Amino acid sequence: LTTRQTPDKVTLADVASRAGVSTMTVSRVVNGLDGVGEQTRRRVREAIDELGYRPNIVARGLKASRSGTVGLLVTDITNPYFPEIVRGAEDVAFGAGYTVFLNNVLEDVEREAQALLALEDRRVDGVIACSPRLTDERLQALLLRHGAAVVVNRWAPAEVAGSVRVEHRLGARLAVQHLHALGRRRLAVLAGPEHSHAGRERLEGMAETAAELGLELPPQRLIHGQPTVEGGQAAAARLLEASTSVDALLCFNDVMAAGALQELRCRGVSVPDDIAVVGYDDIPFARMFTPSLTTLHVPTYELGMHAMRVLLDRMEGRHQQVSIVFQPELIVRESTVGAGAPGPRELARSNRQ
Amino acid sequence: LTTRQTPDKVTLADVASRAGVSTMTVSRVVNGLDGVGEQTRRRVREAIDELGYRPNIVARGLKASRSGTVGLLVTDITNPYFPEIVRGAEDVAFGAGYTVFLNNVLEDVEREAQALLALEDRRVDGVIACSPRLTDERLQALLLRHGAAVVVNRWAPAEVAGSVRVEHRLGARLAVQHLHALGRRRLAVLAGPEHSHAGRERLEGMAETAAELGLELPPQRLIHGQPTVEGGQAAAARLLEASTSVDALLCFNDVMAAGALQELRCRGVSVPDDIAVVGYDDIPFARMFTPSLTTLHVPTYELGMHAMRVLLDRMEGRHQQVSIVFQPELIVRESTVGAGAPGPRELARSNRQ
DNA sequence: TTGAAAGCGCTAACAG
DNA sequence: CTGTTAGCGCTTTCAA
Repeated sequence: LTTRQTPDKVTLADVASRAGVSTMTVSRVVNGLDGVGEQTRRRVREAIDELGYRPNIVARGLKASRSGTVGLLVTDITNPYFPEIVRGAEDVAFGAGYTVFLNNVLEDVEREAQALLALEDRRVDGVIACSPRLTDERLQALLLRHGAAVVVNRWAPAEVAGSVRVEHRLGARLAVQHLHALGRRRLAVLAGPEHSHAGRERLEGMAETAAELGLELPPQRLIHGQPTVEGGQAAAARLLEASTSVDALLCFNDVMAAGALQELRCRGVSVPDDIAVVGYDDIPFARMFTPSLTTLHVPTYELGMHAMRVLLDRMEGRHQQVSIVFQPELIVRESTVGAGAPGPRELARSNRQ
Repeated sequence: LTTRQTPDKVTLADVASRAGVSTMTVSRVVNGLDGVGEQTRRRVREAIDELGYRPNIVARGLKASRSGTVGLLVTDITNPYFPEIVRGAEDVAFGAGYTVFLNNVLEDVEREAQALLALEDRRVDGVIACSPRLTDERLQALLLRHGAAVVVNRWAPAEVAGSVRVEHRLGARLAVQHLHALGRRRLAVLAGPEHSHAGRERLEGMAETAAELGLELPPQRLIHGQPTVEGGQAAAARLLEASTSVDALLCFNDVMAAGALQELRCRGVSVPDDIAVVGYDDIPFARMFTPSLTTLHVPTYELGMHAMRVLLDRMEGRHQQVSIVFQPELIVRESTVGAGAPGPRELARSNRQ
């Protein structure tokens, strides 16, 4: 451990001269190709070990015009919804020998666009965009510039990108039906960012179902906010100042629901007695909230895993499997039914990973 | 939006021939260097736009032997402790024009080693390893192969890597002192992975302080487990089967504490009346638990931000600032003091982002 | 079985 | 102001 001399990287040529062969021979050994004598192969192996040679994948990629990398764009890595997607995607990528560039774009469309361009400049072999906020037009133009692309939580034409989605409209429907069955009649919604497509789908599902069941959901009880705890808290505060007669609150996601629960507690509003609260996503901590949160389970790890699989398929020109759709599942907890014994559904669920 | 013809990338040469100049001239325009006439510059600009040219950073890096990328290794991205570090690191990297390779190594030392090698093969300009589990010897050998390195939650010789840490020994001390002040005398510990250095520091701090204050902390009440909700739940179960007289439980991190809280609730043990529970990290959801969790606040965003700053410094050969140390801060919540009105500390804290 | 030459896309260092 | 040459580290192609 002497003072650090920035380790000048050993090259193929270094190994070659050390072993007294040509670079091609070393290349063949490194890549496990045959056409190299046992003698030579051994000598080269020794030289590689002695010098600590590691192939420069960047240079290799320049020649092959593929980089062995993929880009993964998420809107907010601190929202517990995303790390699971990232893990799923990364597991598959790592297993296939790819390395993942992560871009956390902070709900900012400009940064999203910049990130997509930066990834292009890095010549990633493909990109996955999770919950992108760009308009269809801009997004698709940017994705088309990439060799392969997949969008998560959004749809795109098959020529532009694969799509791995959740039927959010159904999720919203399940939530509203549940509230209706519990006798709730006066709904309010903490909606997420205006540019969220998933959010829009959910709103549509809620509105449809509310109309069918004859539930109140007037526009002034629909508040947009940032999809964070603080955003949820602020949105809940605004809502409660405007309307007093709400008996059920649908939230864009669990993180906003967390903020809402806090705000309700601060104001002495009882959940679920006064207001029932439903989240969305089923983040791992949703069942630890006070009260535990009724929500829609989304298979996030699978979302990431399949997104990466579809991407790898598309990178290799296999475009068959173009769109994967998951169904969300209603998880009933205390925030809608109170602190009775948990039902069988919740017990089953609580044993999952 | 016709059928996708994998977009053959436009090169400098393409632009050059289009504009009727040499590649050098285009290169100069692209890089904003002067020595190009206004006329020419304009023609080149037009060609660039018409062709949608974007420079190939990989090729540029091959020449310059720097890639404009850094590697970021985390043990488990689904632990809410890490996304905040990632966000801090990514913000700084993005601002400096670097792109981040994320490697999620799943608490697996072999995968950790593989990832470090894979990053080397990709010729990253530097690496940050968060809470690495490798032995000092292996870790340092691998880090030394990189041009620059930083470790988070761990120490390394200045020649090998910069270090951004938290005084975990102090955190452990604060926790034990707090429990002592509350009259707790019979401690137990849910320790994390055996290979966690942070974990070892915390254990030492607990043991020291417990001894000084005359508190019980016998070895059979120290249970190692995976640093996950499930790990915490399992470890708590094992503990409670063995010992019945515990009145305070110190957990490796908040995620394990979450599992412990669940297990205690299942068994009808009251927190904090029967057993007081303390976590570690202050993940964003710790205050949403039932009961809300007393824990040690660690400035995770800052950890990531400074880690990346130190890394960039080292990449540019500025080695001055070698070690940054943060102090954890005790956050008292219901899991140790019950559901009384929150103290001023907690109120202040609850306003932070 | 082995090697020489050429080139992936870009830029530093020189010409002109 | 603009262009030519050479080469980053590797691999494909062809020759020996």
